[in-house]
Amino acid sequence: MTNVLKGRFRVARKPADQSVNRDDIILAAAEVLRRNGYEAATMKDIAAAVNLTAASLYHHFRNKDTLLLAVLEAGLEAIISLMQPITGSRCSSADKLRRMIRAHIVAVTDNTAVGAAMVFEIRALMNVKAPAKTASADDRQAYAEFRARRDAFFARRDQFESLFRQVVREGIESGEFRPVDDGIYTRTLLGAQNWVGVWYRPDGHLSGEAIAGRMAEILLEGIVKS
Amino acid sequence: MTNVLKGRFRVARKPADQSVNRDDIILAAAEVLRRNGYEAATMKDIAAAVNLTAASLYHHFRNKDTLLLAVLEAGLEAIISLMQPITGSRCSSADKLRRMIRAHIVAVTDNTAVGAAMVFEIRALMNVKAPAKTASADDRQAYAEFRARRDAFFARRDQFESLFRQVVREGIESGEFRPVDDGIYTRTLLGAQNWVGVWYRPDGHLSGEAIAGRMAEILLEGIVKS
DNA sequence: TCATTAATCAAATGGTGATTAGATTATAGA
DNA sequence: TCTATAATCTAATCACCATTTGATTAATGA
Repeated sequence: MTNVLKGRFRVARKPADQSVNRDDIILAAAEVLRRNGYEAATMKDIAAAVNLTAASLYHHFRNKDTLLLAVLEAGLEAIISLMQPITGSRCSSADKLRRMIRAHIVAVTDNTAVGAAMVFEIRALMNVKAPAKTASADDRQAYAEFRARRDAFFARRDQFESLFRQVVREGIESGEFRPVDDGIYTRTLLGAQNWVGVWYRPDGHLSGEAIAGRMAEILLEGIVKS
Repeated sequence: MTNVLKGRFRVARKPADQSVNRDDIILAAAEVLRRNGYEAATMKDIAAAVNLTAASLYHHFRNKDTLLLAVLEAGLEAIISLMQPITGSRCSSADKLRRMIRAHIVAVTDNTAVGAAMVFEIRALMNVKAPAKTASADDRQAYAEFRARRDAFFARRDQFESLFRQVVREGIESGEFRPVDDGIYTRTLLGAQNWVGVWYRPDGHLSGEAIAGRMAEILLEGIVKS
């Protein structure tokens, strides 16, 4: 019920005459990104979503690239924080995996904007280009910092994926799971789960919870010994 | 072994002093799209990939949107044509489904560019905006045609997805498959299969065939009665 | 109340990129 | 060889957009 992706931010719309903060912008940006994609989304679009002008965004983020990175970082950390209590728990691999799958899917359906960004905007993040050699020292410094943060983001994303892989391996080693290719199985999971963000509609006939339950069951059948 | 997506086009690079054709451009455009995404890909980039200037592309395609549509249409038709012999065959639902899954995955790994476009550029296709009211009658006519073709594309894509869904339903009705939610199961398949285009690397340690085989096995376990 | 800093805005700036206009060259038939 | 058409090019055009500059306003601590 509680939306974890959103949960990290102030949920209530603040009075129009108050200033917005970083997190408001991140959330609004995710929404604009989902609709238009990073390249097509303009700073003006994003600003308008929080009743600001484009120029004002630069008070909160150095540039468009950094804003994108902030959106992705927030989304990733939110999801990882959901996984940790599960991977740390003391239950069967099948139970762990089931709970992880469900948590991921529910997170995606609860905040489709951030979920979609994590799928569709990674490429834009990778393609951010270095400033021209003629750029100011300031800009080059900023780019160096950006790159460091981006690298950290990718490392973190790999960690996230290996949380799933770890559980799969454990289950195979303990004999609880069939001896499938753990890399392939993990990517099967992630693909199916990420894809939910593409087709899920909040007004559809199945809730995020319902989808999560059914999909987890199907995916588990693919690996649990019967 | 034969690459079906590419198979529709002339494979061999033509001598540099010959003129390019529509299909050469479509294939090159898919590659540029995979790297940069539609919005970031410039007509100049695409033209350069076939040794032309941007202006020359307009001899072959009315505009950038139409080129995008052409890429997606070609990819979709290629994949659908792979499915038809399978769905029409007389074998068990499990065999049909296995062959369809494998065919789809191999098609994606054989031409990752087109496969990725089918996943990542649909949004760009949806977001193509109408010409201004001040636009020429010619432009408005062109837009009307574009919309019709685009609608047809989406209908065709839905047909493609229902090929899978149909087989799943058949198998459930015949009792060959467990009675899972066919909508969820189908989307689980498609998500996992599409996702292969995101992580597959031709120089990785598993061939497209190998991936297809393993993933099909895992996905079938999720539904076949044991 | 005053000074400082945080947030915001309006109005440039500088580039880029899709598209068009107006040639030019190549080729295929007559 | 001559002509029409296809394919290509160079050089505009015209918008749009990220980012900067230089104010202006609001809130906070002294």
